[in-house]
Amino acid sequence: MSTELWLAQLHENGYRLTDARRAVVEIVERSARALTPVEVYDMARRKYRALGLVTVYRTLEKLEELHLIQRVHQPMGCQAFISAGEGHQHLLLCQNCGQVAFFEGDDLDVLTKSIAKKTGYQISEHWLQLFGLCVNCRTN
Amino acid sequence: MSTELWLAQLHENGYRLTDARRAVVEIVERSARALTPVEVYDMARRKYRALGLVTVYRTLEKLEELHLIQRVHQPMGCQAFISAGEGHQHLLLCQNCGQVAFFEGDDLDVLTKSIAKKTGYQISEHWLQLFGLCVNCRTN
DNA sequence: ACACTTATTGAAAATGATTTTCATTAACGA
DNA sequence: TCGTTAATGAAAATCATTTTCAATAAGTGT
Repeated sequence: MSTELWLAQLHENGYRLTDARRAVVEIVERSARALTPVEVYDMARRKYRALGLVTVYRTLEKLEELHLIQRVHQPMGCQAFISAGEGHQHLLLCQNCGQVAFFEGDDLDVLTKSIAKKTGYQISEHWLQLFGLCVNCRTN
Repeated sequence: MSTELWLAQLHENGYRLTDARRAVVEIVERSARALTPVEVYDMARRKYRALGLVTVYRTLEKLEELHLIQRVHQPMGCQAFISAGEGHQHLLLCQNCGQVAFFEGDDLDVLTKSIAKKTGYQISEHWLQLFGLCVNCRTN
């Protein structure tokens, strides 16, 4: 569904709509887990065989620029991307299947202010990420 | 000071003490900001010219294994390391000079439990990192 | 102090990820 | 339909990291 929205976003920002981009967008937008460029490449090539890995990199770059996707930092590596939530969201990752859930965590203001006072830093951003097991992986 | 402790830790764990390792440890242990392997290499080579970049990688690997250093994740890249704090600590990074401050943030239990309830996830770990300006950079 | 075992080293090569270059193709506004 | 120019994929270039390997030196036992 929202694949169309992403394509529209690209178009509105002066980018052309190509089969390569359609394939990449479709894969990334629908994925519940973070995907690396190569994973996107492998999956998207099932839709559009002529796709090149370079184009995957370039498309991900543009999607990130438009805040449609975001990079996911993990202990094993930081090259994976996931569809970005709306507004300021944090990630919760399943350590077993990679499934990503979003949550809002603006309760951090209190903590942030306390740290600012203690350290003298002027705090402007925060990163919060939780790890665990999703409902499925927890029961199996 | 604590450079000696790190070297002792290495020794206790069966690793030999070499000039290469001494140089790397000295640089990393004393740094207030996260350093990339190449930065460590450049700086440590002023102490020990024959040092090889490969040895830097290998030494960082061992220091991380002993939890003496930890990898720092940043928007620009995730290949830098900083001396690890004691116990469970979070990082606060100065976006201007890179200076790192540590803080404890175990006030997260409440948030964590609330998210666990909402999402059904069983949460086992969290990452929290703050960004801002340190006292120095704030005033200049 | 000496010799011996074996971890450690640096250089070079190999690998892996990402970016650049470039000639060809195709999107899309006129 | 045409023309401009962004987008493409292949290959080469770059950058970070790991592996291989022969030479060296740490540290244990003498």
